[in-house]
Amino acid sequence: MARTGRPREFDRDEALDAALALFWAQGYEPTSLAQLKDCMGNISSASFYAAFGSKERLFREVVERYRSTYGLVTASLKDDSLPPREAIEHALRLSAEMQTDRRHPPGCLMILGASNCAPENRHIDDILAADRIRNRNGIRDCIGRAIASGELSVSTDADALAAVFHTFLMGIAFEAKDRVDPGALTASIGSLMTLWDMHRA
Amino acid sequence: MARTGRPREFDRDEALDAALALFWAQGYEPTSLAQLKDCMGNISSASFYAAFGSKERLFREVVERYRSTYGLVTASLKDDSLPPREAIEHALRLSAEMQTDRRHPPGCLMILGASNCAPENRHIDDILAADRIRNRNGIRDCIGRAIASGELSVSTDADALAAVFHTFLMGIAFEAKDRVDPGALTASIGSLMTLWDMHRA
DNA sequence: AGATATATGGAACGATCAGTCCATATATTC
DNA sequence: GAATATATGGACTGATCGTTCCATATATCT
Repeated sequence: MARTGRPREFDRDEALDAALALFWAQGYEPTSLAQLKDCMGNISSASFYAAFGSKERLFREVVERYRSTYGLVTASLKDDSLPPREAIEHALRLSAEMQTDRRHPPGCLMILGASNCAPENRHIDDILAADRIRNRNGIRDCIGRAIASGELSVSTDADALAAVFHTFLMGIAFEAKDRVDPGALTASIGSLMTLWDMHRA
Repeated sequence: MARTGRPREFDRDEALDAALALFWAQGYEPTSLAQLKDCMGNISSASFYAAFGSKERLFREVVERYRSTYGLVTASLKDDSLPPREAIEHALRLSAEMQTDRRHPPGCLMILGASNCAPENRHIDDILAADRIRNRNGIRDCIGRAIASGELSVSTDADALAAVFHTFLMGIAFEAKDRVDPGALTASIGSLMTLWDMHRA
């Protein structure tokens, strides 16, 4: 059942993907509507606002799309059926791999998407911060499960160990943006994970 | 021997410090000249340009000042007289402490100062990137020295281990910006450093 | 065919961007 | 006191910001 009215002349999904790439590469604030309209297929202001509402609403939609695609690299952190160590290592490895993939902008939209903000746009980063907290809690839960199951020693400082992994995860975004050698990054994950083994019961 | 001409009515050093704080809190691009002039003591456009040249030149000066003050927290990485392990741990601890200090903006100007950039300002981040590379090389050198001296096993993957510490160091900036509990961050450094001990010869 | 609904190109909005200009003020030097 | 040098307030520049508006085009529904 097709909608009434003149049909849209551009592909909304493709336009959203193009906007995603641009926001990813530049961040929220430095990305202008002129750039967006241009990369979304030279659409007009009227078309843009009819389809996406505003720059902020487009960004929210972009974040939603990122979360349900690229952002899934950390999904293992919330998967209780996975052994906790594997869940964390998997999230780190997939993150490093995804964020250094040359087929799209480097780094992580959730971390770098609004890292520079004027005061009036601070709420934009809050959208992303919620996701960062989810990852932090995910890591924390993995460690908690491992301690509860007896895999890790009860004397393990769960908060400190979680902070190690999460801080490292955050750092990956910047290393990727700085175009660090992906091989060294991957190798460093293997090294970091031995820290887990040191805390075994 | 005082200079000729009408004397400046504001303190150039204080103004520079105010600009440093603003750039630190918001990053290069979102920080407007109106905000800068305002926080530097309500100086006029003419005064601003007479004293600092341009937004970009002010930023370069701000970076220089940051490097010679707050940025010294990683100076131990280039100090050959320090035991390598101490040099790295010291840099991490001082960084975490400095970046979570509530008396100034959170995080690190060198990492977050121009993390969101339109294409025409990409060169601004290059100013900061040079410093990040220096830190990376500093960590790398510390590990190299430790292997050469026999402290660390010759089988140590120096690049991988350096990447662990540097990625973590980068991550500290985001954790600080996200106002993570400084105690957990500090504790995580202690945990991370045991990774060094695992590679001992 | 006529009513209705949506999309389009393009002009225009006020606000803000970084930066320039100039007449005037205030200091030192001769 | 005259010449010189620097700083100041404030108006002003053209460009760009995100956004709105409108006449027109193109579809479906009755």
